[in-house]
Amino acid sequence: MENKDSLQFHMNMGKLISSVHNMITRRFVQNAHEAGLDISLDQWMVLGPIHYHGDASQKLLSDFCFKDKTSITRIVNTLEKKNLVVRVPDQLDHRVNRVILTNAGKQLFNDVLPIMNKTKKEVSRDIAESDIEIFKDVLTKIISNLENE
Amino acid sequence: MENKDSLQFHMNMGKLISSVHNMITRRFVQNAHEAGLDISLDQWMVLGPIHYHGDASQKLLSDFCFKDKTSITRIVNTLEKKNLVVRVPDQLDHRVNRVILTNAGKQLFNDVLPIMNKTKKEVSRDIAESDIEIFKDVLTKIISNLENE
DNA sequence: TGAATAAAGTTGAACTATCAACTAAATAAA
DNA sequence: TTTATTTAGTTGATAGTTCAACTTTATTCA
Repeated sequence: MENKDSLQFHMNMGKLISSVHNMITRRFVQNAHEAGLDISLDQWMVLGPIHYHGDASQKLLSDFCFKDKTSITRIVNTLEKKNLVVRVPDQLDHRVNRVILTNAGKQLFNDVLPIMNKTKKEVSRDIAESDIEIFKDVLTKIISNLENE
Repeated sequence: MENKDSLQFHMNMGKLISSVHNMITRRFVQNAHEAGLDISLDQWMVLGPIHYHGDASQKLLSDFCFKDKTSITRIVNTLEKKNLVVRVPDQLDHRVNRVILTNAGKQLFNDVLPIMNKTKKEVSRDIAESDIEIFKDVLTKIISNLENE
């Protein structure tokens, strides 16, 4: 009798993380969609640091999100197409784009915040706070284990 | 002075998981590539249950991997293009494809196993075994939290 | 039995990830 | 100062994800 529970039992870490990543992404987009908001988790991940810093170079976004610069280019393209951000060439360093939130972007950011919190609650329902802490510590440790060559 | 450590400190769970997922994926592919093997983490995730079961319907792969049936279709397409698996129509239920490993697929599976273990070791370096257990429990709990309606 | 419904897969479109190759601008080195 | 190297960002190609719409085959039930 091979139900999902017994399958999960055999799941290794990579598969668990991959599955959880996909499920959280899906749930976040669902929740946003139900609230009439059109945004992906990746777009949200990029919007955050722009809001936090006021503006942000794509390099900073890349470091902050642990995403490839190519991914950032394309996500910013999408955000720009949706009129949520604009690219402004840096006056001092002409290689750099400063990415800035439009009013629509600021508005969306505030609208999405409660969606984020709702999703967080659903994700961590019935999990001990202390376990969540260990969970996040392990994730942080893995990042430092895999950072760079 | 805003270095990555201070940034990580502020990272929420979704972002942590997303980052870790990308980094593990990248590292696995790197390790495979260095060993002269051409395979993605998703292809590996699908290869596993086929090997385990002898054959597998795409529906089973979808459930097992927590991936959309569309994703499975495309991953199996790729695996078939690489001559690692074949689709055999089920004799009893004509809607079903049974996906089967070729000899090359079996060979690759065995070749990749040590790569998987190497990657696992790198990922969980210097992390207490007990914390890893809690980590996996939390991941499993999140899956059941989100395994909706 | 015959009609409605459900299930397994596929396809197309839009988005994201990664790699490699590229442009343009800034910095280091000679 | 001229050349070499590094850095920020873009483009093209290939793979995977999700949604919605579709085909084909099974199952349900009137």
